[in-house]
Amino acid sequence: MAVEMTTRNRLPREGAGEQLSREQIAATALALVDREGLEALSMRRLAQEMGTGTMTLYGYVRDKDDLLDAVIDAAAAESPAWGEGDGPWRDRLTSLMRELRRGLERHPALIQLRLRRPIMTPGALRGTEAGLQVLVAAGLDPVEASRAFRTLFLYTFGFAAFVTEGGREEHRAQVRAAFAVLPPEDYPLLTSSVEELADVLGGDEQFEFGLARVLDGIEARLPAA
Amino acid sequence: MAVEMTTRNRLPREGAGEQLSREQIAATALALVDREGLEALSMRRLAQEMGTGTMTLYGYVRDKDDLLDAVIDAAAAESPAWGEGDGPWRDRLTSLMRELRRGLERHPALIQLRLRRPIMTPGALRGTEAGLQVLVAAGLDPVEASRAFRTLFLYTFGFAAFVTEGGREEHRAQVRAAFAVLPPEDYPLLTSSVEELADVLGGDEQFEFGLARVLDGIEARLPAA
DNA sequence: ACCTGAACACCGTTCAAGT
DNA sequence: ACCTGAACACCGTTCAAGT
Repeated sequence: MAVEMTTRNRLPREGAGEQLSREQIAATALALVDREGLEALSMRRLAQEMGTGTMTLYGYVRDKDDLLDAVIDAAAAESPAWGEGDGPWRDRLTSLMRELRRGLERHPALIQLRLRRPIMTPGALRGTEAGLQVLVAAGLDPVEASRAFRTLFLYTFGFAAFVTEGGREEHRAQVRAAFAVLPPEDYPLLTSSVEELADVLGGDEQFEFGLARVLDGIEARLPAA
Repeated sequence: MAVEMTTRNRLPREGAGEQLSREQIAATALALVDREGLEALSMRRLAQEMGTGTMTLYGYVRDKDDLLDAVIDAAAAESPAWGEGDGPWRDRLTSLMRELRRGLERHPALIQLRLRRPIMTPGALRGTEAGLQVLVAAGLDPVEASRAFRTLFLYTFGFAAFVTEGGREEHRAQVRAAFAVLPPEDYPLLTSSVEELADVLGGDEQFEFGLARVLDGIEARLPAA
């Protein structure tokens, strides 16, 4: 009985088999961040969420920076098997970039973190290796292939990073408000097609358009087939 | 004498003519952020820096969010006269994007803020208007022009956002360390040319390569000249 | 050994009081 | 009217004590 109580007190609230671990802490933190945003993640709040004392977390995580690294790794581990299958180089890179976009948009709050802490784990680099192989098979040398892949990556990352917050309608309202104060004589194009432009900035269509342009630019560098 | 003391106490430490103002607060905050990074900027620290009480700042700024907006505006106001001159469409867009990159890299700590708070002030939109005009003059309709401009913008922004922290050599060391643990049989390309690849990710050469690819992709959409 | 409360040095912001 | 100290509800992390 005494043993049972001690045991129950030592474990997180969820019950029997659960052990506190770095992975479990990261998973809980990731869920919290998805639910309430990055600014909701604090050591104190997370500990409370897990039913432990704040300082207990420091047994599994060096400091908050280390926690954030663990969260990013946890999110990266969800990615699908990147770059499977074969087919024309262009189709393969298109789906690789769509998968990258989806992976980034699954946890929008993490995008700003990934900018400062690029993930270079083997898992995350599988996509890079796959992309390089496709480009080399298409005829580029390794250095140019990695420059080309980097271009695709930066476009996709930039796209995902700019989309994360606020709904579509809120965004349109912002654009409309900003354009309304522009003097038409100095801004003839922006003021002449406000409604069309407000729609252009995000969305699948913009993503696919830009991706296709970058691929066209890469295609022009391939040796003639 | 009594008056003089009151006056001296009310003014910031620098002396006679200086009035506290939103602009001055933003400028001081920007300097602080440039010097010590975004996380060094707190209301308390900034007030101390300016020689006033913390709460005095709230007379000029609604809250910290509003302060950050003011800082972003201050940084944006430094931008040069965008898109001046004429010449071939490609040259004009190239220098527009180089200027955008320089503007972003002048205050690296602000890039993450700009992702969440896109600047849509008239000043910031001058570059967009100029870019659209160039593309429309080259033969695109306004919607496709803005999609194309957005593509250039996202690539450039993505490039700048990924560069901000850590020196070049530190970055190379990170890449080397990450690649060293990859099993060569699964990562033949990444492991075969580590040194070359470590250099590829950033730098002027990568920026210019990617920019040229995007422009090539846009060029392919122009009506035959 | 493992866990954790108290304490320290910070935050942003409200509120009431100071001049 | 303009400014601001004290207070409140938060932070991350150190340290010493609890089991």
